[in-house]
Amino acid sequence: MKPTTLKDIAKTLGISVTTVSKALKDYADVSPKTKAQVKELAEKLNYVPNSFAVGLRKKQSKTIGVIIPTMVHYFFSSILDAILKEAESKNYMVIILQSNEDYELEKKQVDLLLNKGVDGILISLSNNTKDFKHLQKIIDYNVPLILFDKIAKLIQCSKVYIDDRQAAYNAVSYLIKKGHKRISHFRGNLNPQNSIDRFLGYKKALEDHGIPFDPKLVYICDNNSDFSDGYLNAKKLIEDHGENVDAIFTVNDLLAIGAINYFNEQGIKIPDEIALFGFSNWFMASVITPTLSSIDQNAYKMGETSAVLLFDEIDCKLKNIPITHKKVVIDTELVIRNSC
Amino acid sequence: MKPTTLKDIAKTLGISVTTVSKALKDYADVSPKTKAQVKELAEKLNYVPNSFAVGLRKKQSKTIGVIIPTMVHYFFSSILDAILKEAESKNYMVIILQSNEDYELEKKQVDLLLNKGVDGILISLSNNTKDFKHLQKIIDYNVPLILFDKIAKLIQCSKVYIDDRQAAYNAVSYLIKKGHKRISHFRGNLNPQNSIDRFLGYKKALEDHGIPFDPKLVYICDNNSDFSDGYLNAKKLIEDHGENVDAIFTVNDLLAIGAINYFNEQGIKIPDEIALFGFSNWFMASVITPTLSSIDQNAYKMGETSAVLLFDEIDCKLKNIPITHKKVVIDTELVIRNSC
DNA sequence: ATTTCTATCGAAAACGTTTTCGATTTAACA
DNA sequence: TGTTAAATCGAAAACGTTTTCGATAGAAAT
Repeated sequence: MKPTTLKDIAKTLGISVTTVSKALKDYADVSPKTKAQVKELAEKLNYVPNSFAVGLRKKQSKTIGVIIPTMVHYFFSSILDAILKEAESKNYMVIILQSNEDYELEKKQVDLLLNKGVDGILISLSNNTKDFKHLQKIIDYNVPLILFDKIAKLIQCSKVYIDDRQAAYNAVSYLIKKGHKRISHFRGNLNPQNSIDRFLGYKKALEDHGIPFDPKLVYICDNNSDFSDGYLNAKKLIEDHGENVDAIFTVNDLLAIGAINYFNEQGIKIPDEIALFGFSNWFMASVITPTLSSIDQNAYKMGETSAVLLFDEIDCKLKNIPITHKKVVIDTELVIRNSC
Repeated sequence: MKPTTLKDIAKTLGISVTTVSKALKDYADVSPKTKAQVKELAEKLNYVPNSFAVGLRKKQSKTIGVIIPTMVHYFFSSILDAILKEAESKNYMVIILQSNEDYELEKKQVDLLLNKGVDGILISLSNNTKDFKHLQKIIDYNVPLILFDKIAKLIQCSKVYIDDRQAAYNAVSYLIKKGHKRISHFRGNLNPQNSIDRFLGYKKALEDHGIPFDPKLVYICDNNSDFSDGYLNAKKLIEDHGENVDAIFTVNDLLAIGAINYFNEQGIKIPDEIALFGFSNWFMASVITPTLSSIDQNAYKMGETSAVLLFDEIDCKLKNIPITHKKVVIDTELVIRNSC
């Protein structure tokens, strides 16, 4: 069973391929009668244009590409959800690639997408990406590019991200206003910018409220995607400081949940003896006991905004309107629950 | 900046497009010298074949399509993770579509993928899909199709799934062996087959161990993707039966977690007063207090197996080897934790 | 010297669509 | 009646690749 082509329709109707093509596109130089005939037959034969031929001819694929570090993550899957829905509404398809935090792979995937002729590309950079030639290549090929979440400041393209520093500042300020004075921070690796910014926000909040910054209260969680890291550092925190600490701000929810597990196990009361504030507002934060205060990153909105921006640029390119790159900061929100 | 084409290479080398194409593919009728020249220049100009042209000519896209109900789900994102990795290793790209449990959308998406010329399709059916003409269409078009997780028994294609009934049977049997006799079941909607099978496994386990089945202990959770449904039904369960119930087997982890929240709140001891067994082994099951026993569905393996099967069939089709459809049952595993 | 074989190349068609541009017919106008 | 305008169509080229099938030249065999 072969798909119907324009030629098939043309042959049965005894007219040219040209006319069939134009009839389906409502060109003015096709008579209403012919148009009706063509459309009826096309409908009956279930005609759909061959996308390879269209792509070859028009140099557009009605497809966009997305590269993310990993998909098994509440944050990223929510972003993808939004992107897919937005694409669906514009009749675009989406090719998704995982860079796996591997720069070489990310580079290769950019080539694949470019070669595939996608109409636009969305990327959240891998943590190990320090070189941006592959991004420049996208721009040189004149393919619209949007960076989101993990962005590269030096690259000339639209970007969508949150203000990690401000969000962290808000969370820690909230803890301070609640009366906490010895606030620990479980931070992530030293290299990703998000991790650094959240730390800086933490520090700034302390300073602005006249609380001395104590480096001994900062714990580095290299393996911050493992909740046992939160558990172990909570243990260490209590061993190191005992009652001389009354809150923790963690770089993500998982570490906070690990810590909660330790405190629950030890009978340390949350939030009375120690309060907790997470980051990301994973689904989990609302079902753990006690429920965890966290910062909602508005992943869905980030995905949606990125997609809208991309389709705008694709539109501009088609209409030959010059593209102006935008920087959109997505609002974050403090979600206060029982952990503080 | 335009991508290099065969014509570009041919022109600078003063030879024909044909020879260039053949040189790059190591045809026997091109001299070693010419081959070397062509390859060198191709490398230098960063030549990559135009995928539209290749697709048009060879009628294959090196792309597969995946349709799932939703992406924001630990189970499905793990499956996708596996599929993407498998595809990566075979140099295939993946187009992902969410049916959103909408049959009409699923049907439309099948058309889109077919039209797009994908080399194969993987589908986990929407709960509302009762008609399978769109699947038959895929088969009629001679495009390899694999169904996974939510399958249609009547369609002639390969399938990958778990034995829900057996898994439920095992979980409930475990509870019985632990001495529980009044075991409640929080089941899902009446229509998805998974939900029915888990219920049947529950019932069979009771029967096989001489425990009378009491329909009053079965609670239907229509909205089983909302954990408050677990909370509310746990409340109702205690109101209805008080101490005359000592365990719950839930159709998924979320309901169990909702119930755990209620019991924790009421000071009802888990597992002493009531034991719990979930289904799916979400990440959450390992971080909740108490940790939740559950059934691991081996999502990654399911995705991997499905992809491998699909690529096998694509291979067979290319080599004109007749395709034999397979049914693979993925092993599930009881993960025993502190909730029982 | 003629034939046969091998090695190397390229012309051309094909995949299905879009779009430009010219051709033809018909209607409208002077 | 002759001229112009409008309406309707189709030929052909182009997108970039793959593959079939000859063509040519020289080497080897007879």
